[in-house]
Amino acid sequence: MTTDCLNCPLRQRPVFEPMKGNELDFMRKFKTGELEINAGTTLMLEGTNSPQLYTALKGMGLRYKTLKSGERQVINFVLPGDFIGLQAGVMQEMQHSVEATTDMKLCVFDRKNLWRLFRDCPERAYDLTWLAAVEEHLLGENLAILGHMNGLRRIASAFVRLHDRGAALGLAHNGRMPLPYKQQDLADALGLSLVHTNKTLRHLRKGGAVRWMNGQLEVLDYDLLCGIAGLDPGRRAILRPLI
Amino acid sequence: MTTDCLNCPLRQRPVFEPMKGNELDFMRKFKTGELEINAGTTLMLEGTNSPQLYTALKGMGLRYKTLKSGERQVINFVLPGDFIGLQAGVMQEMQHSVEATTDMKLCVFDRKNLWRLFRDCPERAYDLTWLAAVEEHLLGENLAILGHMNGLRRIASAFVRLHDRGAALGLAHNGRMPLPYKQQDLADALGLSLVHTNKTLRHLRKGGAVRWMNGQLEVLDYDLLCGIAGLDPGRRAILRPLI
DNA sequence: AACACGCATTAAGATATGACATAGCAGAGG
DNA sequence: CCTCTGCTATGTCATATCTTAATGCGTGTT
Repeated sequence: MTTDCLNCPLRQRPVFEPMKGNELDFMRKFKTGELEINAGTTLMLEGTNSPQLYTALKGMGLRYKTLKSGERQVINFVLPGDFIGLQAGVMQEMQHSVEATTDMKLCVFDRKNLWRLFRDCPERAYDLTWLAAVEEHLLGENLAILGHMNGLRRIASAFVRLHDRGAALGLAHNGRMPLPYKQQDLADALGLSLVHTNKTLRHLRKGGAVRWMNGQLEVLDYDLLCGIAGLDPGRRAILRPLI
Repeated sequence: MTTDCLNCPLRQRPVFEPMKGNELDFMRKFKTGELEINAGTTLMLEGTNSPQLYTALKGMGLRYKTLKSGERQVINFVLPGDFIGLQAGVMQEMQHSVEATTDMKLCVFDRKNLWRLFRDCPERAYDLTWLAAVEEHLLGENLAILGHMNGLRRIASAFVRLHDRGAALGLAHNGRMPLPYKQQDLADALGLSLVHTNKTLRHLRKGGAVRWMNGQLEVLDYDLLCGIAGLDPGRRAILRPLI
């Protein structure tokens, strides 16, 4: 049986804004089911228009663009709570692909009903826009990272930010969290070559800041890592809506 | 006197979606005035929360983030038709600053009324989300450019995309359009040093692809430029909403 | 066992880019 | 006319990063 939004375990997390009664009612109708997919499945394909929209409940994935040269730019990492398919919903088609890197469980919505969301539940429409604005913010940060940081700092900040996201979701304990990606994924996200990524990872490991092996991230020295990344260790996760 | 939305000269442009009667009525109430600012004015400041939202009508500007190191990442170039302040509207505060590089004229909206837009005019709310999704798409493209292209290709693609935007707005004639930015602005947008940008511009000029001097962009050989940028010359501007 | 395969790792040479130094050039202002 | 300032232009040199290639190490398959 699928989970009732009422008891959604994800929504209990303090990072997510509480939902008002009418919003909850709407979501229970809006949600059409759940989807479980295997690691490696392509959930959305760049240039196509999915009839479904999703919210990730469990597992992790990747958003990426494939360039003409065949190279890949990873746009972002998909963690539980992320909404998938906004572009397919409002624009004609997805501008990037989404792929599961672990088995995933997703909440399924029907694209056809998206307009109903705007018409009947402006609170949820507002939240959707909110999510889009946050995504824009995150991409802006990524841009600044690619534009101005060297490999070491890029990787350090990626780890800090992933760790913070994981911690907010309750995935991290004592600086350890699952991070089921390949070095190539990280390289493609940060615009580095695989080789250079590998060397820099070793450097960080030797320096005692962070270790990432077998899909496990271990932040050994958070402050040191933030120092390398040039980030303020005191940042706090923003309260955000869950759709 | 301020322009009535009814006669908005910008909206006549074929890039912008036509507006339904009720939307137009709403916009006429939503618009609270017009603002004229001088070149160099900072319209929005990162970390603050503007009580106003804007749509650029005339002139050009820049969105940028200032990094802790004092460096600057230009997120995007602001052209007429761009909506400014979505983050201030839905999130607590702006995540980037916006500055005018020429004198600008802007349509002014009141942030307080944004919720009314969602409640009373779902069509407009939908369009707002649409804009956010497009912005996300553009940033994704920028990310791919920074991540995978060398200086030459970065600059070439920036010019192609700016030219296309300008052409859609009727700013470009025979490959010429005003582009009132400094080399430093372009460098900060593309994550290149000023010097390298300068050298690469010369290279492009010598190669006969494009010339950019005195705030004027001249695309001499569009196909060549697209070739360098690795872009398909046949791309078409997407029809988009104007807010 | 033997092998192929995906992934992490390491090495060595090539190159794109940044840092620094310096000069020219135009406009603003006295 | 001179000076100051901001922008553009150019050369040299150092280095971060890429490319290519080769190796090892587990896992699953035949």
